[in-house]
Amino acid sequence: MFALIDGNSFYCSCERAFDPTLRGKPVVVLSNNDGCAIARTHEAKDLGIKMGEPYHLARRRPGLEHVIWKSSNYALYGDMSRRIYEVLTTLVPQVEPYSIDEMFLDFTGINDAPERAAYIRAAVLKATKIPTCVGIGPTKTIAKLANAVAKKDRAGSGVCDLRYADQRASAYGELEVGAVWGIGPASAHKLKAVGIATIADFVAAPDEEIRKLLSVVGLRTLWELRGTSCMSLSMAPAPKKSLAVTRSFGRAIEEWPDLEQAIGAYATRAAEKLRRHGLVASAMQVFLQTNRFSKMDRQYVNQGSFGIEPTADTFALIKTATRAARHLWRDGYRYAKAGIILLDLVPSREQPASMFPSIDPERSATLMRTIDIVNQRFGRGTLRPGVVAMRPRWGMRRANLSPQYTTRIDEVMRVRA
DNA sequence: TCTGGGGTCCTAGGACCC
DNA sequence: TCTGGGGTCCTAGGACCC
Repeated sequence: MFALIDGNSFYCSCERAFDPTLRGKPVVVLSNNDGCAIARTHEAKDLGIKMGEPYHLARRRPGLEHVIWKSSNYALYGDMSRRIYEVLTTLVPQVEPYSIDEMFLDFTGINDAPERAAYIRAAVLKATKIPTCVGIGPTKTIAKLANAVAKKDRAGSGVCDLRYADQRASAYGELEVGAVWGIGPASAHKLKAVGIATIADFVAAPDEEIRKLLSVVGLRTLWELRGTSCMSLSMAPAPKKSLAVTRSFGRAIEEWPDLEQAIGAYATRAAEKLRRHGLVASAMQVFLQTNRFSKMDRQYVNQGSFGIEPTADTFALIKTATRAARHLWRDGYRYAKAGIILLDLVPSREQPASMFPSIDPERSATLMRTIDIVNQRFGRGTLRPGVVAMRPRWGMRRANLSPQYTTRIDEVMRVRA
């Protein structure tokens, strides 16, 4: 049995915890650069402010004069999240943080689950001043759904219990399948096309049909909704597999030196993150794009990914990232966003034994032999391990953009090692 | 003028090998 | 002109989440 607890309008509630004058008022927390709304109190929601709504448009809308707009403060939110976690660990045997404001709880063997949930809510509120909602169910997916139901019922108790089939049956009939954790807009659309609109329709559908439509991921969700648990609680967080630093520019960039500077800063930040997590990376991805919201600008988006040496220091990361960005750069566009993603992360203590960390040891041994043979034949230094490790793996890709924004890409680029 | 910044997983298909 | 079959690895791309 699982429970999912999450903070109501979490970022806003954190702001309120430290500034009681914000209570009862419409508060919105903004994304980086104060770009758009990422958290809203229910007073702000009632004024029609939408998730992701651009600040520069919303701030001028009539009727929103009294809204309090806050820049985000992630250090504060992270700290509040930790405090909530600590309270929870004293109340249940197992807590799995899922996101900054959500945690799954082990509710196995608890008969008075709703009462216990109410108690936990009160304890968290008392200790952190953060209001929460709790959903209870036999699987994570059901607990997540129950949580959503609890949240929607603003006048309710803040707890929703979907432990039993009859409780679920009535809820499933009223909820759209898109409300399910794991069923996004694309999947909901596909399901609708075959006449599956509600969760009740979904759980009644044959496994094979869902598998064909939504792959094993959808099938797992289906089973979870029927009450068969396919996802367990894990206490240890999964090791990080990638790490990104991406930003929209405050103002469009049109000159290479400006981008060079930005990329340098991103690479520095990425290197910092890498060190803080005690990781090394053996691949890097760099991307560049124009403002996809602009109807006037010509659109261009491109990315490159390639292997890097895991021993690269900050300076080497900057150099490599800059070189990659230079290859992606095209004059005459107004760039709005860029980023660096580090991939193939491994803990730095376990430095890969081979020079070729993204390749398995046997293959890298073969490569080493190849290098030896070539070098014996053609002279030392003809091939160097670094060169082979840096073998460019450039690929072209149109990032998640609507067709109207995609640019025809007809050139395959190469970075010379 | 100004529209977030992160992450994960799955699958198809090509390259390559035997 | 015909043109194996099976396996693995890698990349691109799509979809999802917060």
